[in-house]
Amino acid sequence: MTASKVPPKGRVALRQERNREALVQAGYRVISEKGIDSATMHEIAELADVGAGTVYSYFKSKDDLAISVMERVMHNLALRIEEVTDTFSDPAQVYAFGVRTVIDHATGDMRWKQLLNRPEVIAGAMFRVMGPFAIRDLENATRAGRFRVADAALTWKMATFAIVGVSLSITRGELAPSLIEETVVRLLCMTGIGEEEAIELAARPRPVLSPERKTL
Amino acid sequence: MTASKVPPKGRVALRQERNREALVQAGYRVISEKGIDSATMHEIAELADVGAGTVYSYFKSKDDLAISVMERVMHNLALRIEEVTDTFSDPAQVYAFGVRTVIDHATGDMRWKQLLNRPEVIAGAMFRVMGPFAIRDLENATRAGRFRVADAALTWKMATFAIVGVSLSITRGELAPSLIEETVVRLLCMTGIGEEEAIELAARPRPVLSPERKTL
DNA sequence: GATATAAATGAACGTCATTCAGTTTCGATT
DNA sequence: AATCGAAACTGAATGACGTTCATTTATATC
Repeated sequence: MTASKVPPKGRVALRQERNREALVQAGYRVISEKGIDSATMHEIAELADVGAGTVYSYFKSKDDLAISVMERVMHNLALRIEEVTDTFSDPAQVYAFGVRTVIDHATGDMRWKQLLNRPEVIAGAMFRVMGPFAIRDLENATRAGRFRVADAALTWKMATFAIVGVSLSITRGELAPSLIEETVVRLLCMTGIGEEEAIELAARPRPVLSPERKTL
Repeated sequence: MTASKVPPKGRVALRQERNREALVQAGYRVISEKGIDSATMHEIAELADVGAGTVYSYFKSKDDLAISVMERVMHNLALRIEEVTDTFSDPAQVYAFGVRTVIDHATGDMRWKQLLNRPEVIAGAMFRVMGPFAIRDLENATRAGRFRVADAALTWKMATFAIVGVSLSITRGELAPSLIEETVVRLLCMTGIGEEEAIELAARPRPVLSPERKTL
């Protein structure tokens, strides 16, 4: 009886899912605590409870693991943003809110501080994972006559690096956190919306995000 | 007669100048050829003709040396740009020309390709070394009513990372080199100048730079 | 159960960045 | 000139890590 002893997937597939997931989680914990350079593959493997060599059957290299970690972080934040913005009517506001929220997280959450130390990795993850949303918003807002963006992918590429650069400077204390507002204004100016409208758009009240999921 | 046999500086000081200079030159040659990660301190020391340990009496670490190398690259390019732009009458055009020239070099000179792999290092060097010029231009153009920049340092910080990000993507083949023009337009939009004027400004004919100095 | 295949293991390897004990060079002083 | 203390230089040694690979273990199949 209770004829549910047959796993739908074999044990191997299940364990591989668990292992990969455990490695991403462990990678996130260790990297966000000590930074990529100080994080060792041995510590990550141990926290994930796998052998040191096993990591390399899931990820080509340390950097490859770091990329997966950062993509996960971006994915979760993108989902939380999407959840709130799909009630917005102005597509320009969707973009503005997304950009603002990412900077707020990057500068406000201590765990991001270490991730920012590899700008091209985190900017790359941001470009790839949030790109589909951001580029869609840029194009929607352009069609609606709000923005004037000739190449949405290029604009988003520039935005990701600018966001990471400013966030890095703020977490290092080189720029005042109060400049976040002006940063958003400049990113909006980049879309060709004009300065006045950019200022108004950046100053609009923002809804709060749903709480963070516990499991990254 | 010819009473100039007394060295104004002692031998030690002279040798130190030579050593530091030789190390920066060697660092540039090795790093731009193989990239920071593949460049070894031993190879750089050997090319500079000093012992491996000597490097550390001039630079705190490998990264510290790389920073000096990149600052030198930026300094030389800044001088060549300054040479040409101080005849411009429109301060907005000075900024536009500078930005355009940096991107052209970053994407056109194979030696930059390896330097771009450390975005925060090269963006940092660009910010510090070219900042005095760029920020001056942004403020001049704002005073002249051409730009509308609230915080020139912030705008330049965003620009440096965006420039590095786009250049990196172009050298990696992820973006078409033909997008350089549009990149300049977006950077100009960021200054609040408005899209039409940005397009006009980016399209103006540009003078040629003086030839590169041989010694970096 | 027996067997073949795939995955996991962790000790060992090789590659550097960095250090430091010993050596050389310099220049102030006699 | 000769001497001597200090400062700079040297390069072999060190230690830390990412990555590899010969073995061991687990799983699926017959």
